[in-house]
Amino acid sequence: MARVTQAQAQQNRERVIAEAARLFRERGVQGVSVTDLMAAAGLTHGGFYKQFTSKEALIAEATGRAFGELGERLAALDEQHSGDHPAARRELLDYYFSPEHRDHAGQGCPATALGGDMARESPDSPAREPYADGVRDFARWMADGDDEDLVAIATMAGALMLSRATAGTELSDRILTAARRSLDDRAADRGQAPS
Amino acid sequence: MARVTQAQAQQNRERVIAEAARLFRERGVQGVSVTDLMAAAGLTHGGFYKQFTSKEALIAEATGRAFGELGERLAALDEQHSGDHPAARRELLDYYFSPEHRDHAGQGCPATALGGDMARESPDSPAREPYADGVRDFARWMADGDDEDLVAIATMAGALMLSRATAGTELSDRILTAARRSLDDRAADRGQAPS
DNA sequence: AGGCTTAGATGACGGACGTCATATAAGATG
DNA sequence: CATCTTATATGACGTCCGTCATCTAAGCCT
Repeated sequence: MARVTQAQAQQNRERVIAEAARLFRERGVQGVSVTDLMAAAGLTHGGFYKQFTSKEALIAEATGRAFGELGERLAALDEQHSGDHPAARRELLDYYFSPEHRDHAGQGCPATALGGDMARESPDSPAREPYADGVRDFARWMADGDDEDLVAIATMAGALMLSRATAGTELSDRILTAARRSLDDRAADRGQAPS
Repeated sequence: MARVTQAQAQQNRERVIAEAARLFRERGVQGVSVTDLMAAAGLTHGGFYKQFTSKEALIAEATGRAFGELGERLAALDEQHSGDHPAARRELLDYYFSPEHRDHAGQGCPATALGGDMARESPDSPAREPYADGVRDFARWMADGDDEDLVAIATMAGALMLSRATAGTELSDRILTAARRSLDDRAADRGQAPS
């Protein structure tokens, strides 16, 4: 009920951040209370402010964590395809526009799942920096030749958001397949007819 | 402090819906309380449930209202350009990717501003239907020849969301201009080289 | 071993939440 | 002008919110 090893405490802290990274994406920043977070980590709400200065500070850490997970996944894809980046990119798109991804926001793309919340954070919220950094890194990975493929990310995030918002209708699936085809076409255009 | 003309009451109801359509887009569904809504319409919170069965029901009405406003604006654009739809479309894009639109979500595109919230609404929330209908109508308007231009809407919504989430950084502006150029190019391709 | 430190638990705060029962007073009807 | 009706106001309910002061017990250090 009280003190715990430093290692254990550090581990608890990590678990809170990991749960936050998942739950914020799933239910939204406003849809998760400090009590929820601590309970998800097996603790009570009171200890929260021993580990974090505020909920806002945790949002920033959880955002960084979520984008960190994404970065690891992207690196793993590159490794899997041993340097064939276009192939890795295609596999990412397979996942990105899948019903699985649509239906499990908690494990999915943070740019999309946290975008709406981030847009409403105060202009100087500490969460905005890790978010923007994460988007930049993601855009850099998506680029096959450009510096950053911001439009690809926009199409991906928009299609995923709309698909989630219309889940349960035939529209939801059509959005995913239409976006997937469009990104394939654009990549092919660039590959076959580079200007 | 009490009774009011039927006309006046109807007007009050309209004002609540209009304020909801604005505030939900601006602060998010969870960021606006019933008390906020009624206060914005110059009333106190108690009368709310004489007009609406629940907050969820108001979300549905406000979503329909927001998309209705969008529809009127699109029709006005067509009229302004007297049937030259591609020109009307270009003018919409001018607005859509403008910093003004990014910085005033309350008056802006409901597909983007409400998308994140809608994705988290319960699967049978009454708000999902007007949202999906609104997206469908919007996609139909955007199409220059296809049945529906779902990919254009996805790129627009995604770019606007990311631009808002990264507002204050140079990235935010670059997302808007990159998306704008991409949509212009795609429209030009379709116009010059129809397959 | 004993004192210092601190992770976490407890419980409280002021306020806001969605909802509703009740009261009030003004429009509608006669 | 009296009565019926009803739109809005008042005020309360139980719950949850983010935050924090306080307590406690166990890890850490000498």
